[in-house]
Amino acid sequence: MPEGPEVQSIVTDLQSLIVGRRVLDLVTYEYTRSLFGEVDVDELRDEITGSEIVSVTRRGKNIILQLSSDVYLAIHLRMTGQVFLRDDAPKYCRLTIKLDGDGDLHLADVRTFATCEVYSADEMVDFEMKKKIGVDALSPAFSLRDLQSIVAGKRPLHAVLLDQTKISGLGNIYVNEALFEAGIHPLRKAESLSDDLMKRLYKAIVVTLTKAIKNRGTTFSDYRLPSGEMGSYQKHLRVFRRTGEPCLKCGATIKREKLGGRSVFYCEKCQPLSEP
DNA sequence: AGTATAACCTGTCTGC
DNA sequence: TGCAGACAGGTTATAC
Repeated sequence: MPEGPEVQSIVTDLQSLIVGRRVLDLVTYEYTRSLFGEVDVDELRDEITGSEIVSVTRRGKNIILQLSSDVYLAIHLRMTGQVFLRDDAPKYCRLTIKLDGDGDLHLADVRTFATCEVYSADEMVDFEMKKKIGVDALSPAFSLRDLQSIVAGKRPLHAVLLDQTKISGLGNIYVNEALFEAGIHPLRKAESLSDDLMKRLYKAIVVTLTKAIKNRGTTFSDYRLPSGEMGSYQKHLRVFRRTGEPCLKCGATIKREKLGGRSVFYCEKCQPLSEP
């Protein structure tokens, strides 16, 4: 489900909703596979009960909860993970962190791919290195030079831009949208980009992600803000999941292809494979 | 190095 | 109504 803009929107809301609040308890639910992998949940409960939530941040597509007891929780929502702040446990609830004050923090996930890892401050120092998280496309510091350094090789741009070890924050929606915005074919080889197209791609990525964050993400089915509200960027999508519909720039028919198991969407008129 | 496929799971939608 | 198959916002392992 969530790409960078969705994770960022959740994090921004959590910052005002839960920072400074105290952990009263941690509740897990019966599932075949644990959200926590090898982590001893009882030990974790003992460690964090009574501690305070110090900060909520984003690293790549991970949500990082910093607790005053030298515990950091790194939550990755994968496809269908959801975070809610409310009184009652949502459907498919997998973890509840009970807090003082109004509403508890819940993590729900139909497909059970989401993960929650536990780190100490020392271990968090090289989190990006350990998880191989590439340059953050959502950061204000993300530059044209950053993009130039990662857009190389013979792979298609679609694959390179989705590769979180090179550039983090984009997912399938925003890769397709940014390439449409830039007028570049998703299957075009990364190394074939001219300086001019590189600049166009850079601007398209920044503009697309900025608008997506302003709209608080894209809700197709599962993605929700902690309040339960939906994002609104789905109203602004121009190619993603528009197969067979007319291109909003030229009227040609939007095509879909498969690349490495993922769908790519494009207009073959507006997004030529090579320069005219 | 690059590619493709399956795997992890459950739900929803489409077409016969 | 039923049932099979495709598809899903992510990531990882494995095999050509």
